[in-house]
Amino acid sequence: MYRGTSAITLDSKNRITIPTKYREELFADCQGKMVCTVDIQHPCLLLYPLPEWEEIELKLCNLSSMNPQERLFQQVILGNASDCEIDKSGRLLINGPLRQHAGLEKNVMLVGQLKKFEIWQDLAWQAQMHQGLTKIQSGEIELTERLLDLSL
Amino acid sequence: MYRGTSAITLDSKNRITIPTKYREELFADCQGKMVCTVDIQHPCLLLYPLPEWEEIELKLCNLSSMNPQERLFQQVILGNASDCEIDKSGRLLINGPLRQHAGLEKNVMLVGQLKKFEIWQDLAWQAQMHQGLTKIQSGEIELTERLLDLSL
DNA sequence: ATAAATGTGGGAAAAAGTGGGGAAATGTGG
DNA sequence: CCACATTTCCCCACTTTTTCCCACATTTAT
Repeated sequence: MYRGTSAITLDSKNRITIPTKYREELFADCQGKMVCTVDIQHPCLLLYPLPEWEEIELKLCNLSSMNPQERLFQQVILGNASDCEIDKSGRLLINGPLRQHAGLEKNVMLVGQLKKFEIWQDLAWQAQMHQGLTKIQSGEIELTERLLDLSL
Repeated sequence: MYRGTSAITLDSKNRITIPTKYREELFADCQGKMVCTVDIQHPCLLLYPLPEWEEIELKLCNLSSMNPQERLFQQVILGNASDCEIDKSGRLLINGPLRQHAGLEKNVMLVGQLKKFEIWQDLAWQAQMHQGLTKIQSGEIELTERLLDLSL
């Protein structure tokens, strides 16, 4: 399970270094083979270990391409999915369309979210955090049953 | 079970020393492996022994990332979660974003709360205590069934 | 009052992150 | 099918951060 936010840099060759603390677990999960695609709710990317991604692919596969909504999901998510392998120095290449979707420039955040990671431009992530906390504290969030069940 | 408040200091390298009285129990619980994250209601941090944290992670894992509210909780809580290991001198490093959330400077309070700890900036903690007592005494607190069942 | 234990601060070694040269691989056009 | 351009990958060197360790200060106990 991955957690926590790491500030990393996108270098001149469009690579990001995966923090060492994650590498061992990532290697065990997927030998460094990962898939990166766009997020549909936020301007960020989602990065999955390959086995985890394959489960998603299966679900996408069961959508009906005759249903316009379902087809759209397939197009957006699969169309942007890109195989990324962690190289021998622990780095990973992010292609142009993906960088553009998340507005990635130099300072990037890698956010552990259990079985996957999110990749954000730093300012966008900070804004998201700030806004998120404000929303939660102001109570303008509708608490679902599952949320009420959380005891932190 | 942890209880009581300890006044401790955040040193120049952003470490806090865990009071000795807790160390033995902490070592038994988690070999010094802990996870620290933000509290969503107050400007303070929550510090969990790893096994305790993992239970929370399980619950977070069952939230749906397609539901914006539930996803926001995952982002805030997991995104800020940071693995902290107690070092050989019984100290623990608090990273920048966490310090900032709780406004931690030099004088910090470590508050035992059963299975976890809260970490507060000293003045904020005092204010919270003061205000909390006032509220309770003034009766402006709605007593739930569970509270009524408390016999102190 | 002295000794032991705990808390605090900082130097120094080790590890991790960053940047870039150049080789290899891939793709493109003639 | 070959030559050129571009992209990807591997490796090394440099900088920054983290970790480990020791020494001093402060408190507690005998």
